[in-house]
Amino acid sequence: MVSIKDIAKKAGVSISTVSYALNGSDRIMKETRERILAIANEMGYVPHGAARMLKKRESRLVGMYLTDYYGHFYGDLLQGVKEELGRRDYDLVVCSGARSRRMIPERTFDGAIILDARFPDEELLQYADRGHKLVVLDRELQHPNVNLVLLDNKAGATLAIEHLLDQGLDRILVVGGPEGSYDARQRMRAVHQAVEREPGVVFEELPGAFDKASGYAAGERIASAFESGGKPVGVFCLNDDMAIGVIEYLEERTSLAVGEHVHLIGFDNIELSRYMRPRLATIDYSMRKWGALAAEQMAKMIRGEPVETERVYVRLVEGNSVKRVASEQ
Amino acid sequence: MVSIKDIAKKAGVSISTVSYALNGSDRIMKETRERILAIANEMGYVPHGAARMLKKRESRLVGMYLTDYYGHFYGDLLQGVKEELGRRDYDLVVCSGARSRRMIPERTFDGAIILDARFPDEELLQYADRGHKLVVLDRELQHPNVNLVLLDNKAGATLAIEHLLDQGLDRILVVGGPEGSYDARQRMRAVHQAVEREPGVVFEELPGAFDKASGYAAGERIASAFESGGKPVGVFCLNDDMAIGVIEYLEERTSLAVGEHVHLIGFDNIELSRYMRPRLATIDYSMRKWGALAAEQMAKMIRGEPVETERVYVRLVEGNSVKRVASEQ
DNA sequence: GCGCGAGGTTGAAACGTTTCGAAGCGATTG
DNA sequence: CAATCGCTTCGAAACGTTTCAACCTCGCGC
Repeated sequence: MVSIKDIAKKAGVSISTVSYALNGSDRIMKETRERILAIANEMGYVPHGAARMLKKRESRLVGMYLTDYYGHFYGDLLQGVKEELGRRDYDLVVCSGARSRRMIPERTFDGAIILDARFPDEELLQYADRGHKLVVLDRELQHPNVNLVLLDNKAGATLAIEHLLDQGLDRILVVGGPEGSYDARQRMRAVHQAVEREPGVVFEELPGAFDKASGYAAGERIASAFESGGKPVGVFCLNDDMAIGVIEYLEERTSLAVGEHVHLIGFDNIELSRYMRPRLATIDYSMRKWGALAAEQMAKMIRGEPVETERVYVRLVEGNSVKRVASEQ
Repeated sequence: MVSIKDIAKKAGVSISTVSYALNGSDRIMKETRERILAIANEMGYVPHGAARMLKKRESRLVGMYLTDYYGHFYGDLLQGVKEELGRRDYDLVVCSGARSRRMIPERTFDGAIILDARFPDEELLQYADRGHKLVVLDRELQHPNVNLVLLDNKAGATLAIEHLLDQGLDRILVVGGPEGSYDARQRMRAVHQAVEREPGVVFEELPGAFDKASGYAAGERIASAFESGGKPVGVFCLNDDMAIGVIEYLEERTSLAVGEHVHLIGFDNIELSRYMRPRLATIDYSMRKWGALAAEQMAKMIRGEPVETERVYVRLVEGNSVKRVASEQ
């Protein structure tokens, strides 16, 4: 591999001259610089990332930590992060899983963005304590080296429940999220608040884990809730994946119709929701914006500028999985 | 940031002793080693990735280059790569876009896996020439530093066409892929071969770009093909995304029924296909396996072992977007 | 003719590791 | 008792950059 030293030798100048030339310093005479650049080019020189990193103490890389590579929404999110970082001459590197967390303390990145409930708080705080810059998307953490971009879960969950209530439903089942999830906790809390405001409503909470399987599993209880009451029930799944699981259960195992016997709304507006028949009602927000905000925060933190927690707003998407319930009289 | 030097000072030993101790060398007396380890731990020492990389000339990182972060199938693919790499103590880093390609010549990775038709051949060959290890998933490239894991596109496309012919269809439209795509080229070639074996079949090729929009656009021509012939037509979309676009067009803009007037088959078996109504017929293969094979090859290349091109096999998934056509007599 | 400043170039240290060769030292051997 | 050995430790070089401080060589003004 050709190094700066080889170029220096070939050009008959010192190593430092080459370095200055390559970095476009104006200390170097124009002709010399151009001669060096030409030689470097001809020899196919590329600076050694690690060496530069070691000396400059920056990598111009930002790591993004996800729970897995499956999420239906990572596409837009990552695109948002990438574009915004690119604008500032940073590159995005996507990681997943506990093993690759080592890259944070090893200073592979100038900062990391976290969207992974499995990443323990204490570990994050430890990194922050050691001076690593973090932007966190899935929890609230107070630390000078941590900044937050959070979803407006409360508004979303409230919208969802109120949408069901508005249709005249008075029996509501909510399928929850996995243990450690901040978003699930927030949404569930808002659900409770919304429901408690309506005294006549019968409310029930079902366990869930943000995946299709747990929606499918909840389907049974939902079906029996309809059977026992004999009138339409409203179901809010804390994310779309579970709502799709519910639909699958009802289609495969019962003769209940979504949008008639069971009124169903999800959260996230993943691509699949648009293709469900009936189209799934859900809570939408801009993944791209979420990502872009995170990237912007990261860039600011690295530059040492002050940053404030940002919020991503949500809106209701109607779908015919939820319809007006005929009045009983 | 605490370095090996700080530990040495605190432990009252030399830098090299600390290094040996940390790396578990048996040159160091057990007690000393444990004392040093304890101190390192207490001080929260983590080796500096770049420094180690500079000296050891390896990063234990493998980069994976994708066209974008959207692909519906990256999930399983990346999971496959990650697991297989993890087993060998490598970490996966996912990149996308031209900017981040710089990391290859900068030696950020011990090797890179490519699935991005936008990555030019010449650039890949240049890197290979400079000694970088590459595993390529989306083209055939001959170079000692490049190895291949390829999809059996030919078998897949042949299966798809024959499935349509088997149903008694004699008018076939094929929606193609984007310009530079190796997979699209291969599939289309196999289509031609399969169709030419059947003299009575009317065949037509439509432009496509592997996205929903181009499927939607092809819908118009497909509808008019049915209108003009008055009998069922078979359509093979070179990937599922486009097939879904076709379904959308037919549903929104015509009264033609998929599986009746238009018989439709895709390629890739993405998750969405399973949820389409009617269920989309398609060509399936194991993404996870594809990824795992790529990772395995990469590991072998890095170890300097000989590697051979691998193939990923495919199978037909029936769906009711394709049905038997009633005989005319 | 001397000092001075500017412009261009260089040497050397530093970043944080790894690792080779050697040194110190007590025990063993001939 | 000297040579040798094995075990543990150490010093120093090396990896490829960046960058500070110093240096040289002009031409200029006095």
